Amino acid sequence: MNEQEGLRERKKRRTRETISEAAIALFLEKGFDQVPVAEVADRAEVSRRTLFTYFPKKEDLVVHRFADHETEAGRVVAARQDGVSPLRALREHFLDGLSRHDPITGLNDRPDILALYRMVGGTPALAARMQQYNVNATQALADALRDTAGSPALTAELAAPQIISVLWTLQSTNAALMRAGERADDRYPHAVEAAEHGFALLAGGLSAAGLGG
Amino acid sequence: MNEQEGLRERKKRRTRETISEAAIALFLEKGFDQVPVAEVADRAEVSRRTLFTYFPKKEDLVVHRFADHETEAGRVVAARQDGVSPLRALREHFLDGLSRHDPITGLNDRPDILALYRMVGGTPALAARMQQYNVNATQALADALRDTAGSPALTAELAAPQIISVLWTLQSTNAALMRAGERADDRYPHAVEAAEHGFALLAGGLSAAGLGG
DNA sequence: TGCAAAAGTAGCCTGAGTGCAATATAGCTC
DNA sequence: GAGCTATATTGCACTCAGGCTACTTTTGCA
Repeated sequence: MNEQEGLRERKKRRTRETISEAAIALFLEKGFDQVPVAEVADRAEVSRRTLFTYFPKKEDLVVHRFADHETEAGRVVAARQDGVSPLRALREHFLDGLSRHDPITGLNDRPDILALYRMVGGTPALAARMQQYNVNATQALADALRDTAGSPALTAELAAPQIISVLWTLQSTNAALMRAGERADDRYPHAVEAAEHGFALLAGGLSAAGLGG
Repeated sequence: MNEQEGLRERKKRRTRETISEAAIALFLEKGFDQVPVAEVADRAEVSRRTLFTYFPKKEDLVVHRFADHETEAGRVVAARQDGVSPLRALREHFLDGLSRHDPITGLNDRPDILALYRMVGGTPALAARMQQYNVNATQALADALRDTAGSPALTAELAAPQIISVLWTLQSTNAALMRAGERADDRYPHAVEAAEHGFALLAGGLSAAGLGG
């Protein structure tokens, strides 16, 4: 075996990339539902059968691009500095993402990113598939809260979905506004405000917002 | 038109019922993925095409049974007594459901309900489809919070997913334990404890649980 | 009884996804 | 460097979900 990665691995990675790029390009051009996987396979110069070994479902051709971010919240919590609370770490991470207009925050109006937002938001099958992303993100965060923040299991299981659902709401709201034609720079201050509000609700509870007791 | 509901309406409802019952029976018997819709249509004595006019997706044959509950949280908030906070209304409603072993709480071990839990939990397509349920439930609750509880729009949009995600966690945790063979009566006290904990986190915030600041 | 609208049917078609059996290639061994 | 093995890739045939269109039946109303 080579030092790091054999030819086999490299080739697989490259094939995967090729298929993915062909898919995204075609989907953006004609729309997800208008492009059969056979056409993607043709463009990528692989067989239909091979395409399915890399991406078991058609939706995966798109959503695998978000796969890296599935465990992001969990990693942020696990990697936080000593003395920094999970919520603070997540809040700072998200605000930092906003300031960088990181596409994952939904606050990005670059044409290619915008087109991706539109495609995902406008295709029920893709939007539905993105929900699965949340399930995995929740699991990863719950693990991190339990293992590295010392939360009791029950607390971790209950807190994680709350946090992920707020993050999701923030990012999907931002993305919806971008899709509607807002400029990221114009929206930035409101997005920050929304994020602060969301984290304040998480930290301080809904009673303080007049909803509970 | 008749006083309430014409023959046409009644017949449609009955047809819908017949199809649904045939579907559930067959799915429980052989498994969701092992039964083609054509077989369901045969059993229900309708054409395949008619089946699809009632249930546009195969998954709908199962999950439509939960459709009534999609807006339940929203309705509970909208219909609460004067002076009762949204969270209190939801908490009492859920605890009441637990005490009645309402299937929607996940705390029910009747064989037929259990089989349904197992089928949904064990079939990826159905589990994924149930996530959509959460999206709709969140929307309904956000509307209720905004319109009947006077929450600012942003607060409602952020609070609703938090609440729904906790309810979902509670119910799916209960259902998972039932699937694993626990008895509903034995689990009841723990389920109540988990629910109280979940609502306490919602009301008091995650800071109080040592996660934030 | 007759008619318009709605419900159901029949059959055809596209496309996702699977199973299998055959072929090709990377990387190891002697 | 020839051969072996495990893994990648392929082609083909098949099942099934779901949609389209044109045709028939039934209902509600006149």
